[in-house]
Amino acid sequence: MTENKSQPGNDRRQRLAPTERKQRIVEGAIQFFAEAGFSGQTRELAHRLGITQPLLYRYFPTKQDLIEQVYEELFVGRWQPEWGALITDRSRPLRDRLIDFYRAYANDALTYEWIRIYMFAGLAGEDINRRYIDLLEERLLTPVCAEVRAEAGAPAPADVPIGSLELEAAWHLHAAVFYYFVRKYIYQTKVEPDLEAFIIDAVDRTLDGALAITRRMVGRE
Amino acid sequence: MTENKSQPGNDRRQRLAPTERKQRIVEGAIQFFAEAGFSGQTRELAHRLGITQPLLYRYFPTKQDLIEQVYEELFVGRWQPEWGALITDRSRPLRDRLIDFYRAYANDALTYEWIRIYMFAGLAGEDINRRYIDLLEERLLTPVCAEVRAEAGAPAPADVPIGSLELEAAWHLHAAVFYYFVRKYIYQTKVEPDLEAFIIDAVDRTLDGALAITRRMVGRE
DNA sequence: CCAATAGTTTATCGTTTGATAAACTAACGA
DNA sequence: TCGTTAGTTTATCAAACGATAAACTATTGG
Repeated sequence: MTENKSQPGNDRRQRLAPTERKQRIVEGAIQFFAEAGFSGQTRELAHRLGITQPLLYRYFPTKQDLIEQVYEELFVGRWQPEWGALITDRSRPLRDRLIDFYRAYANDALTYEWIRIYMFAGLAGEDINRRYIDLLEERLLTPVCAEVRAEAGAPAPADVPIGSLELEAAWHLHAAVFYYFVRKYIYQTKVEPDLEAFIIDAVDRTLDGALAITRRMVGRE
Repeated sequence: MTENKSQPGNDRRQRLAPTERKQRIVEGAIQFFAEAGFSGQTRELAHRLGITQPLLYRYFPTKQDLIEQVYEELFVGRWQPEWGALITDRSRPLRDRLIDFYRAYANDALTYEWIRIYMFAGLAGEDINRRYIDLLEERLLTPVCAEVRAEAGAPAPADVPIGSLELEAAWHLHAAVFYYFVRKYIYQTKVEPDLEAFIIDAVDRTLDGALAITRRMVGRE
C-alpha cells in the first residue's frame, strides 16, 4: 500500500488555498441556507461541505459574517448592467423588451437559492431587501414606467413625475413573475410549465391594461 | 393592606379556565411567531403572555403542536364562505365583484400575521401552503376563470376545460395583491397608501388584458 | 531532508432551548 | 371551614449550538 489519498471515501483533509476554500464555503452556504434558512446549523453546513465545523470560523468570524457574504454574492453580484439598456432601447417594441428582460431576469436572478434566501432575509428583517428594492425601482420599475408613458403617448416623467400608482403598475408585472417562482420554489406547487409562454401572457396582460390606465391617469400629450 | 390582586404590576398568577388560557396562548403565538418565526423561543413567547414557559406544555404537548394550532386558526378559520357567492354573482359586473372580493380578502386574510406566518410555513416546507392553494384554486381562481370566460363570450369550462395559462391569469391578479402585502409586511417598504385605488387599478389591468387574451386563446362562442 | 508555515481537525466551553418533574396555591364544593 | 382539584410556578435535565483553544499534519522553501 503506497498512497490512499485519492481513494474514494478517503478524500478527507483536503488542503485548499484560502480563497478557494472561502469560495466553496460561501457557495455551500448559499445552497444550505436556501434550504434550511439562517437557523440552519453550522455543523450541518460543514458536514455538507465535507469539512469540520470550526474550520468555518477560520474564514468567517461569526455566522452572521458568513450570511452577509451570502447576501453580497447573491443580491449584489447578480444584477447585469446591460439589463438597463435592454429596457430603454426604443428601437424595439416595449413588449419585446419586457419579455426579453423577464426571460433573462428569471434565468439569472430568480433561482431557487435566490428566491428563498431573499424571502428568509426579508422575514429576518434584514435591510438587504429594502436596498435591493431601491435598486429595482431605480433601474427597472421607474424606467419601465417611463417607457409605458412614451408608448401611451403620455408626458415624460421630467414633465409629470411618476405617480405612486404608476409605479404599482410596474410592480404588478414584477409581482406576477416573482410570485410564479414563490409558488414554484417556496410553496413547491405545480406552476405553468412553459415559462416563456407565461411571461409573454403576463407582459401582454399588464401592458395592455397599463397603457389604457396610463392614458386615463396622466393624459395624452 | 387588604387585597393587592388587581394592583398594577402585581397581577401575576392569574388563574384562567383551560379554554380561555389555551385561546390566549394561541393568539399570543400567532403574534409572536409572525414576528420571530417558528425558531422563536418558547421562553420569549411565555414572557410576552405573562406566563411561565412550562405552562405552554400543559396545553400543547410540543412546540410543533402549538404551531399546528396556529395554522388551524389562521388559514382554515379565515376563509369566508360567502366569498364564493360574491365571485359568481352574475347580476353584477365582474369588475365590481373582483374589487369587492379583494377588498374583503385583503381586510380579513392578508394581515401582518397571516402573510408572515404563511411565508414562514412555506419556507419550512409545511404542506399547509399546498393545501391552502388547492382551496384557493378551487374556490377562487377557477371560478374567476369561468367568469372571465363568460365575460369574454368564450365557451364555458364544462365544454373547454380551464387551461394552465388561464389559471395563471387569475394568479396574476392574486399575485399583485399578495405581493403588495409582502412588500408592506415582509420587506417593510413603502407601498401605495391607497389600498382601494391600488386594487381597482390591479383589477382593471388584469381584467382588460385577460379578456383580450382569453378571446384569443379560447375563441368566442 | 528538515524546519517553518499555515490549513485542518480534535476536544471542549458556555449558552440556549425544548421538555419534564415536582412543588405550590387559588378556587370550588361538601 | 377544610380538603380536594387543578391551574401555575420553580427547579432542572439533556441535547443542540455558536464559538474558542490547542493539537495535528500537508505543503513549501532552503
